Amino acid sequence: MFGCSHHRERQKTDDLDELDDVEMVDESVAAMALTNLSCSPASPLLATSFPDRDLLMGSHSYRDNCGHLSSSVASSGFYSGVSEGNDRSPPMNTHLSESAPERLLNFEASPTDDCLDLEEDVKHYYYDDDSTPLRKKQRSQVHTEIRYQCTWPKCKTIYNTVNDIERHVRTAHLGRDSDSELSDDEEEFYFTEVEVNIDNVTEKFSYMTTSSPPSNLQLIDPKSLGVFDHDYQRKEHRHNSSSQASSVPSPGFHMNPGMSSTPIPIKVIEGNVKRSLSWQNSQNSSPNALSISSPIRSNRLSPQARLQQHQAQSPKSHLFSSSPKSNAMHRKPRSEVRKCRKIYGMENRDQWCTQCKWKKACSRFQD
DNA sequence: CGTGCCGGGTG
DNA sequence: CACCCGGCACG
Ligand SMILES: [Zn+2]
Repeated sequence: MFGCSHHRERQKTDDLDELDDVEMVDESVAAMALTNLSCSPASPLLATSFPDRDLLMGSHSYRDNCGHLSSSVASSGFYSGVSEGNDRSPPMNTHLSESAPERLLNFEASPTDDCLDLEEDVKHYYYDDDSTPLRKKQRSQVHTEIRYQCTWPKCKTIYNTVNDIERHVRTAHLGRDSDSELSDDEEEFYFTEVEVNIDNVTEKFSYMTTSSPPSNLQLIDPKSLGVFDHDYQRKEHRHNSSSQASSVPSPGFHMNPGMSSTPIPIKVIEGNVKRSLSWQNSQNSSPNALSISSPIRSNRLSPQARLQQHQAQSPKSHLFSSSPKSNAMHRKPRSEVRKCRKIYGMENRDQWCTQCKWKKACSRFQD
């Protein structure tokens, strides 16, 4: 509150460059302190520590995609007061980690979160063919795997590992022949991660129906070519012209000299199976269309912002068995883009965009 | 354990 | 408003 207004000499260090000593000290001290206290049994641990079996307790996100929320949950008989706990959730409910046959059925009865029909299918299939669903159930969980898909205009190949995809991009598109991993991260801009869920069940009993793998497309689409760099470009521009333009290594967007026709260096997201955000979309069906739906002022709301805000909507395909309210507290996708901080590093903090300096959403590298 | 950013402070 | 930072999600 008052007093201790030390560490201030930061920012605006235009006059100098190397006298970071003071700040340095500060930081290191702080860091130390942190390390010392590091093991605070506070709370967040719980969240992260769940093993893998039960996704544990409920606590939805604030709003349900379906429109109704807690009420339905409550009615299912399990918790009654939950929904308001947007954050953590009642520690009770150690259910189902131990398994209990009929439990399952109960769960199914409550629609709760998403209004997906997919679920239905699955579950039908489930006890339809299985007389002892439970057992199976237990070991089968939503098992999402990550694949890497090339986002180069025409090519949409999918690989299993980063290495593969990177090599692919490097050789096939960037025109390099370096066989090993010796390059900047440029490749990163030409592929995207897709998350596919594979439940053991499907794997095991592959008879299902078309077990069509995630080889989906419709990635790149239109807009990418039309409107992309938008303000990154212009920001950078003015950055360059206005300031020293000295040695800022630049984010690494330049292309290989060999290629004249630069494709789109952006990371397109959502292979369609990607993350799970799909909150009520009432308007985002059009590519780059006018998205004038901001209830408040705020001319342009970054995707991030909303992600962060509504970040929670449950994915469509989570395991039926793992409790209806297995939820997942605010899930935040976290853009895959490297921001000022990462790029320039702590030591060049003065090169960060202002927002980054203030620990706000980066304005230079929007995602 | 680092990174990104919200929320909430202060001048 | 600019500026900073605690704290927390996420990977
Ligand atoms: Zn930034």
